[in-house]
Amino acid sequence: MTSTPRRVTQRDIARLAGVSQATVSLVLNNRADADVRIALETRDRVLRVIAETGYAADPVARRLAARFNRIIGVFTYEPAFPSGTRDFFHPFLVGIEEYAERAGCDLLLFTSAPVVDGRRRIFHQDNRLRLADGCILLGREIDAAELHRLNRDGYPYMAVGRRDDAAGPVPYVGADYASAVGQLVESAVARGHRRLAYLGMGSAAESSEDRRRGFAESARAAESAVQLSTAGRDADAVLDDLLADRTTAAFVEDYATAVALELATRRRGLSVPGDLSVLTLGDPTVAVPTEIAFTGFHIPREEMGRQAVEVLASVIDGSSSGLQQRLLPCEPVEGETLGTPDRAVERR
Amino acid sequence: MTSTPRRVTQRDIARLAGVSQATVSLVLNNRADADVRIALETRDRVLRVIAETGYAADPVARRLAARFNRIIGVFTYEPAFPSGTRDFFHPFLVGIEEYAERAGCDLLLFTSAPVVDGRRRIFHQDNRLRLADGCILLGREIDAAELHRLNRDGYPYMAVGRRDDAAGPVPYVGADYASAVGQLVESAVARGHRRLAYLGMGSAAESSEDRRRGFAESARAAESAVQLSTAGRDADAVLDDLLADRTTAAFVEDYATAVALELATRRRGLSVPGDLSVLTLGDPTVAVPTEIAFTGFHIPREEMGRQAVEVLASVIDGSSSGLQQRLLPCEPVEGETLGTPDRAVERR
DNA sequence: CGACGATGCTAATACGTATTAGCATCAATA
DNA sequence: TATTGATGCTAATACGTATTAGCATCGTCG
Repeated sequence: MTSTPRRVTQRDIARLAGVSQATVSLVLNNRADADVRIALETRDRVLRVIAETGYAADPVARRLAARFNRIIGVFTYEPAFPSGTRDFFHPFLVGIEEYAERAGCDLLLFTSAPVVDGRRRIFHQDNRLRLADGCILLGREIDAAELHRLNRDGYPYMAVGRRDDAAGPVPYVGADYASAVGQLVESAVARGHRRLAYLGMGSAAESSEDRRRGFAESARAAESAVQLSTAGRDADAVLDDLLADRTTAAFVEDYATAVALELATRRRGLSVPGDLSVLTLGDPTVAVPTEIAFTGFHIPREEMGRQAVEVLASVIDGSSSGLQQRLLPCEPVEGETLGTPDRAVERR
Repeated sequence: MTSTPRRVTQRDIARLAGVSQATVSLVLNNRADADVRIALETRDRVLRVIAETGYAADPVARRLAARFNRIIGVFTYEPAFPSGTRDFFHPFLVGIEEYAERAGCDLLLFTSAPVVDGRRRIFHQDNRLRLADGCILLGREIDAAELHRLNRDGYPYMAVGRRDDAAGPVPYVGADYASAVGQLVESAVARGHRRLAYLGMGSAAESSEDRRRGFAESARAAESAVQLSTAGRDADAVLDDLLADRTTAAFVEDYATAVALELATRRRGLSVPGDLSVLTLGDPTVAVPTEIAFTGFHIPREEMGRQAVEVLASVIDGSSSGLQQRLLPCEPVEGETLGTPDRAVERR
């Protein structure tokens, strides 16, 4: 049995250097305030002993005394390292890790959060939130009650993705889906499209709401703007609806649905964008094999992760105050699936 | 400025319930030893107050007092979330996260470790190792000096992948490359192959050494067994060497090299396995596009991650003692690239 | 009725660091 | 010589939990 040898503490250093523990702490923290002075000779002596013993401060004790940690918690509503091909969080985590490294912070993954009703919960018996100085929240939908409690407790956190108020505003770094979708709609209208359709997944998540809103607002310029749910329906049935409605441009929330829709169109002897323009509203979250370069936009996921950590860090160290909410612009992707409606209109 | 409202402590609970802080701690820890007794009524009262206030123990203080944490550190010599397609660590991390979740542990990623000479270092000014109860080490090569220091400090850790002694044995969960390669060699010999070649990357890592050793030992039964380095050479040049040597079966350490070799063979009007059998010694670490089903073996990476956490956890809680070293078997993969040497021998 | 064991709780302390008030010393000044 | 100010350090304490020795009370038994 390896009985852990007690580690070197400031007390040990102090004894060896013939000073008090307080002095060691002061030397270590490079304190040189007006009312704290250490003779150069003493300082050197202490530093020499520290170097000899290989002393390293106990981060736990330090946290207990100083109240912060340089640890950023990361709470994901699903495993951070998924085993399948679907990897929704990955790009966010790339950005999070990158900035954490730059800021000299460690990342604490709250893998211990137990799963209740199919989802992880932040708050539970013996929750470990306080181990971190603050926390990044990742998830398509985040429980409003949990956000509420975070707010109430005054715990520093940042959501990745815009969030509705949860008994108080929620700090976040999100993507501006509404504008991105709006721009897409405008460019379709500019090309002559008048009959538009929004194909949603029927999700109540903010990210879905924002896209719908962006569509609805910008599509007022069009002659017709229907909203359909693709949940549980196959692409052929959806395509039937679109043709019946004489839709010329479809805005598709789910990337895989767009792929399926293009395929169904082609199978029917029609073409994209000849007979139907298909616009995607984000990047694929699962690996979908397709040769098609869809027109749509790119979500700055890595940047969202980076900035979430950046803002959180500044909130923690007090250098920024007040509510932090950021919406980052999405980058337009010029593909080959947005055309003019001429042929489609003609043909019908 | 949101001045963080002081969190609820055991002292607060104690005051509200009219007991001492010690009693609260005892209730929380469900202590019921012979010399510690709490009246049922008192216990209920305390628990009620705890429920009302939503108290949660400060894990930092807990760790300071009780010396452990249910936090597993994860040290990766490269980013845990890589941005490119190469994702060497991912399968390990899947297993690590899975077992950590089952064991109710959180994972601390040591992203703060600074990069020196192109690699992260565990030990540095202000290293945070002690925040975790123990640590998992991931990396193709791990600095022996750092392992040495971990051993010296008596810090509980587990390497993923077999490691040579570093001034003392190193605990690990590894894959049995030597046996896996040995079995491949034997099955090639059983099919009649007599002239074998090992194509290595020229790496000094243990994982490379083990493969080489497995090859060398089992290949003694063959007429010829050469070892070549593919580092910095193109597949055509390597193929020239193989043909010159009348090699009939090539054992290729790096998956991408195997892909390139098969392509070069085909381009030359020869075939795999008709003219040359090509065996792979592990899974691809980068996404390599190929239609070929190579014969080789699968490395149980997820299982290695899982067991590393499992063993580490048992070491930490004292339920297992002594040196822990495990080698897991690799699973043979029956592909289409191992044939008989007849045609190859004939043709030459 | 005194001794004693069982019961239920608390006081005190440890863990290792950071912070602050303040003590001792000495030189410079009045 | 007494006073003041600067200098260099330490004692004491806080942070929030876990643990342990031990105190007070009560019933039982000899």
